[in-house]
Amino acid sequence: MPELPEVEVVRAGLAPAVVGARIAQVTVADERALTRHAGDAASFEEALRGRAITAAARRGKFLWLPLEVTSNDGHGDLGEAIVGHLGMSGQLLLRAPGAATERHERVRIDIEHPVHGELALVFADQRTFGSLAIDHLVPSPDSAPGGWGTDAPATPSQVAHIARDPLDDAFSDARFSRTARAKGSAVKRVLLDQTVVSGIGNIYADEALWAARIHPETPASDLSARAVSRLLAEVRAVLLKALAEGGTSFDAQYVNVNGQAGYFAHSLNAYGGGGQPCPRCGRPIVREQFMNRSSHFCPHCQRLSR
DNA sequence: GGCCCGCCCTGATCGC
DNA sequence: TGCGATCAGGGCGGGC
Repeated sequence: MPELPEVEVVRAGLAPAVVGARIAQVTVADERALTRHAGDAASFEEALRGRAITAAARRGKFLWLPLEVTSNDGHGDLGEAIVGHLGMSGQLLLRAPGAATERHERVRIDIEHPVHGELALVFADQRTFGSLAIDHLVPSPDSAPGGWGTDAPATPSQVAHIARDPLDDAFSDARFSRTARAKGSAVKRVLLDQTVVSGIGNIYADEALWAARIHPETPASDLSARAVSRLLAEVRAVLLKALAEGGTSFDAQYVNVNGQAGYFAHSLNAYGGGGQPCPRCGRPIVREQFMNRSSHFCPHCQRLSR
């Protein structure tokens, strides 16, 4: 499942091929990929034709490709961007021009790069939770760059409510600690709340909580400032390690822009390990239902205090 | 406004 | 062999 490390691998892979490229042709094969787009498929295709891509940016699990500002896009100096979310199974692939249709292909964007020549940027998505849209950019309230891969202090309007992620230079540990500890809900729920901290999904939430020895159901308000700080350090550690290993792939659902899987699945300590021995204490990892998902944790190392 | 539930969707896998 | 049930889960609308 694409969480921050997987999305960053995609962004970094895309950047050299798309920044500076001009869009030649757009083909929407399945309109369900445009659920976040305000117009129809024809308007999406038409609005992008001829536009140049100026960056490949990311905040949390959202990606966006800012477009060269034109005098007539109606959005002032900030302009517009193609904003994408991979959902559960979305892939952005770079292919040779005219390459065969991908399985679950939803949108194809043919681009022309001044150095790399013609390329096809293909959005494929099995479970159709992912989407692409054209959105206008809005200023970042804190005036810092909107995310990784851009210097502009702006994000697409659809991303404005998303918190900064823990790898972002402008992320405030103190603010996160204050916000989290003001919440009475379970700490895992807070980690998954993209308006509090972004980029963390079910896998890395379980991994960071295991590493910090915190039970996922612990009310966030019960955590000391020191515990929150330890948790944040483990969140960063697990995200950076996964990033270094190219992300987590269980099956063909997550791949980089060349269609290759990541290696981090081999490094998981808790996630998916229901019944397996805890790598720290040897007692069995437990899997429980949580928020209509699964939580994996070690009941011995991660105690729920009463 | 905070918090939580349930829905969206498809394909792999499992059990009968 | 075939078929139905189950599971994966991020984001958001809506209800309390």
